[in-house]
Amino acid sequence: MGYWLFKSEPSSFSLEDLMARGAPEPWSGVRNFQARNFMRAMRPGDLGFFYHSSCVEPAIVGEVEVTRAFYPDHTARDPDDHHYDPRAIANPELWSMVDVAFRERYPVPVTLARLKGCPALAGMRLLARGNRLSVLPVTEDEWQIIQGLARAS
DNA sequence: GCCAACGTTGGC
DNA sequence: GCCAACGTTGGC
Repeated sequence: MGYWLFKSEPSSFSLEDLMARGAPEPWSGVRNFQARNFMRAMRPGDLGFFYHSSCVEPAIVGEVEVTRAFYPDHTARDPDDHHYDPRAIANPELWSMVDVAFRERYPVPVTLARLKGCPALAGMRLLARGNRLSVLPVTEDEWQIIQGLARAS
């Protein structure tokens, strides 16, 4: 089983939005090759943290589950879409997405400050200098530790 | 709003 | 293949 972290600005799409949807949602709009390749490595049943970025209190706010392996991100071929990429017209497979379903919303979010303050998470990719990827792998150890933090809140 | 960090682009 | 310029991300 794989563990991941999905990053989103809550002003555009939040965990609450996903929860309200009540159904799996495509994680579309990723236009970075590293992040795309991480999604291509995902399998149904994999779990992910949902991270709110660029907001008052950046934090892991809950969990999602990958419900569908990668398939073409059709929004790349939509000229009206904010993430339109003309290269995808000739190459529909260029960009990929997976489906994610709501799993859990933590009663108390695990804030970025809290993650940074946890020595055992020093190697976490989310905390790496200059990290900007919207999809990241999480190790099983990190997964367990952060779940522990969420429960200890 | 600032700025550091990074990926991508394009000229050469 | 190098590298400067540019756009974007994201914490603060």
